[in-house]
Amino acid sequence: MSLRAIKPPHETRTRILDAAEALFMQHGFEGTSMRQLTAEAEVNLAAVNYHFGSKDALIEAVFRRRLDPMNAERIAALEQLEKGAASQPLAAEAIIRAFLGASLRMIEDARGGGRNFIRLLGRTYTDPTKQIRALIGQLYAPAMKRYKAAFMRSLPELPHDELVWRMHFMFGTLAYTLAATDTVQLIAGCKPEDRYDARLLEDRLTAFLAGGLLAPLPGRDNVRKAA
Amino acid sequence: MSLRAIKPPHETRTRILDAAEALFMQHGFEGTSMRQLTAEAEVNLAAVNYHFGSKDALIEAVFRRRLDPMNAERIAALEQLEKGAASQPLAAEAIIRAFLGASLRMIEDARGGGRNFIRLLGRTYTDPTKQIRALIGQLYAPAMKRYKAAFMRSLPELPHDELVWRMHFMFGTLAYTLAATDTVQLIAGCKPEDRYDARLLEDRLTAFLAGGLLAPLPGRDNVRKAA
DNA sequence: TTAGCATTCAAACGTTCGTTTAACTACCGA
DNA sequence: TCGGTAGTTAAACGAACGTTTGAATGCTAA
Repeated sequence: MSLRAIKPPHETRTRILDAAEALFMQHGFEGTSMRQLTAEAEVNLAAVNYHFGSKDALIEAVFRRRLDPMNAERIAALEQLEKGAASQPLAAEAIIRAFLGASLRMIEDARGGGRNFIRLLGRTYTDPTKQIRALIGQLYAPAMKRYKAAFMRSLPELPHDELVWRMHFMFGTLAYTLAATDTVQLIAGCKPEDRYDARLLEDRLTAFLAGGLLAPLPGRDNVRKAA
Repeated sequence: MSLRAIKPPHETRTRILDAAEALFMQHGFEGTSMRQLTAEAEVNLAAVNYHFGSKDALIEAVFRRRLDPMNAERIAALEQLEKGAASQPLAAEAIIRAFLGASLRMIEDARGGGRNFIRLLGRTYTDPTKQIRALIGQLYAPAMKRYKAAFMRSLPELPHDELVWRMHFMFGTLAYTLAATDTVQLIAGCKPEDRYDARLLEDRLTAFLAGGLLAPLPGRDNVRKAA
């Protein structure tokens, strides 16, 4: 937590985080025991409590390690986009691509554990534990705010409520797509290797999400906040 | 297991299933202990093992109780739609509405536990346990097959791979939307009561999903990464 | 060398887990 | 009336859980 020595740069900590990432993805939080985890990381059983304090604190650390830089990258991508467009509103599709980029680039990093994390993240959006969802939400909030503002500038004619819902839908599509491991095969025989051609996936996701975001307003007679 | 008296027709079984549905939704499978569960159901601790055999078998029973009739309803809705249209291909939006209907009608059933189940179901699509995902997939398979065929007839120009992916995206959007409890508020201040106006939600979801399903194909004419 | 600190380690802590047992109750057909 | 079946009950089972302990280890600075 303080100034660190230069010698062994948190090797034990890192090994624990890597093992936790993989095992949490595979078996869930409660389904992964400290004994499994420390065995996989090849560290002592007490190491987790020594370095992180508790299992819950470890879970939080697993998310902070990746999510902070990922969302920073997301915001940076949006800012660069806005810089290039002067004060013109951006195309919705470009905003979508900027948002997807950070996740999809990470899913290509199979060796470094990025793919594990992304899948874990996709699952955790709907984790039953309120505490964990709150953490994820808190870590996402700044990026979410910026992107919402960008979409509002890009689509001034789309009612605010509708935008919020459509962002919700978009987020869900992404989360589910990232979390799913073999669900595609459920729908139809589909070569699962496709899923990791990130460029192709990005094109498909972007087309689908842009179609949904720009769809005509719902309802025959334009459902508004009638209530 | 035989003819039942008139008084308590599986009352214990039903109470266990109801309590399990609620607690699994709230705390997850591993996060719910048999002692919590039997206390909530006001039955003896041993009752679950007596009536279902094991906790895992109880989990399976929870899903079978609701999913079998729900998917039967889904298929029936599609068949009625096809009957009304003679041999004409259906409008994609009508197919989407038929698919959504079963889920959204159930989410309005708050008293009967349907809402609990639907949220639980949304979460379980991405459950880490392979066994559970396999069960869900197996229970969904027949309906999925029929709807895929209907979409193929409705959109003959859409390549097969693309359809599979877009159905995957649609399924993800629905699952996430149903599973989420307070995620909408994460994106923006939004009255959470809105979520349970099923008619409004159906209109919004249908518009979004139809927009995505019918979106222009990704690739050459649309891909122009402007750096 | 020695004192101080961060880290690792084997062992044990008390608790809770899912499941099993055997005794007990209520009811129905013979 | 009686025997058998279905269901309920309190108590206990061994195993696994997250966490804590106190001693041992290795390194750095004085």
